[in-house]
Amino acid sequence: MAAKESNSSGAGDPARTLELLWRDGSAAPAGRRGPRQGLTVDAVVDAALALADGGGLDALTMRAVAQELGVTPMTLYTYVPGKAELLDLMLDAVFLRMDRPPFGPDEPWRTRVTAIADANRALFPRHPWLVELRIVRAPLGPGVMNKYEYELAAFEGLGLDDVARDSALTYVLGFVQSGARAELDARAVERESAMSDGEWWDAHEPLLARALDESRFPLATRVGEAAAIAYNGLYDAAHAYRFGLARVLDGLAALGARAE
Amino acid sequence: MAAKESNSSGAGDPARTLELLWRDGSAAPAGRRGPRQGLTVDAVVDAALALADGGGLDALTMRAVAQELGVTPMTLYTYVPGKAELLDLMLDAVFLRMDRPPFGPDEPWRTRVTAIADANRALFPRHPWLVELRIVRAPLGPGVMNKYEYELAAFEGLGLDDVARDSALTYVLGFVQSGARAELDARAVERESAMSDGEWWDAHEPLLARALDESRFPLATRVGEAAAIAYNGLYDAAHAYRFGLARVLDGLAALGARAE
DNA sequence: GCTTACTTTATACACTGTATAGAGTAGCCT
DNA sequence: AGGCTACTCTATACAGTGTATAAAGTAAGC
Repeated sequence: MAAKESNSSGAGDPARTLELLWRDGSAAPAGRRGPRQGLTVDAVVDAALALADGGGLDALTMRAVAQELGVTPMTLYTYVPGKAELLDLMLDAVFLRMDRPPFGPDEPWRTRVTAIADANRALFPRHPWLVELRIVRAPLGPGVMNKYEYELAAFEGLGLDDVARDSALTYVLGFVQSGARAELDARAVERESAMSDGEWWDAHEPLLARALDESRFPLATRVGEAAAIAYNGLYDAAHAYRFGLARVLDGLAALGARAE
Repeated sequence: MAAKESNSSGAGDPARTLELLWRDGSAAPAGRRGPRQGLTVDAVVDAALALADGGGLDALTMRAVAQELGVTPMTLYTYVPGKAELLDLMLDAVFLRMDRPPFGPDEPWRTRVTAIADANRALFPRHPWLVELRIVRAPLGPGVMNKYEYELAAFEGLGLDDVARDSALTYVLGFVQSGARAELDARAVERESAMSDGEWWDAHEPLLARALDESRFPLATRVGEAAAIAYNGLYDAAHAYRFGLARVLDGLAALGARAE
């Protein structure tokens, strides 16, 4: 099997993956021949998390994880079937460690949904690789399950049936992830280009006579300038989140009203 | 400068990039020394588009583009400064070729916004690489400018000020892109794993006693099953789009009402 | 003490974007 | 005409990826 660098999750042998996801840390490996293993799956996952948290998926190479742990790259393959499964384990671990404060019984749904949106948004600065990952067929480990259970409860009282509740959660999480991705992309470009948005604009603007032609693009030039002033730059992630979340909640409120 | 494979846009020398974006196809290259160029920038961009449209960014390698055009890889670098700039040109070309039927003067804003959402959604099946690309500091070429001008007009009559109009457009486009990404990710995983969602589920379900424990995860198991039945699978992109777009429009309507 | 299962290591492959250096071509000036 | 020079195009090279494969080392069970 070739490399392909797909950064996807949900590949590989299901039984082995699920066994790893629900593994017991306590496992006493009694009666196995050969040398005892010098590491644990948890150690591998933690080392991988440290690398990816610090430098994104680019920094997460099997060679780097191995070096971090003081072994050669191929050693990792006795703990984990491959990189795809390692990503599954990392994702479930992050979800498992999320804080899940219980909802008050008469907390309004807007507060609860805002809370889960905020909690998900808070994930990304700490784990920037989450926006690079294709999360399809989420690994059904303890982290994923607990998170899903908890977040579905946020929609209690909105008057949605089960299918609409799942759709609503997908919708909210999609919104949060979309904004986080835009924000992290913007920050990555600033870092890689060693140029702030302001510097980039200053470099381009003198050359942009054709693009910024007010007679050809009256709306674009006017609105673009107003937005640039209001955002104090090309893109204001915090503003986009506030604006979008208010729209999301209003949209859900309209759905709830219709359902009643 | 090392490779890094960042698939970003908005890098490189601004003047050169802008010159390429606003290039004249008609350019008579009179009075240049040395052999005449055997290709054109347009030919390079078209070859790159054909490759990326067919096989995503994985298929878009400088070597493949060169082979398609019957030259050696390094030849491309006389037409285009590098891969990042090539991606900028591809993106602007795609936007430039979008259909932009004029809006009727008393067409309601919901119809217009739905139209631009649909048009953007329609981009992705044809150009799957659009979801893989980090679009930051969009290349300010003719395609980007015309698209922005056109799409801003869709919000006429909603009663938004300029800043809110830009935010609303960003919000709508983010929603569409987010859904398209999820859909294409799902399809890519089906292809790469050579396993449909149904087969994947059949492989996992017998092993999932712990995950699907109804007493530990009552909501998750109930809602998950209802959704799986309703979607006829793990994920129904068309359903998510319909659901989400209705929520987006309702959210914008609430904003408009507030602004009036 | 031999077999056997296991852990760990070393090497190898095909592929990426592009820096660098060189070979070949043709317009311009004397 | 002949040389300079700007230009196009080619060949080679580098450091890096995930992991297949094969070999070397280790310890439990008979």
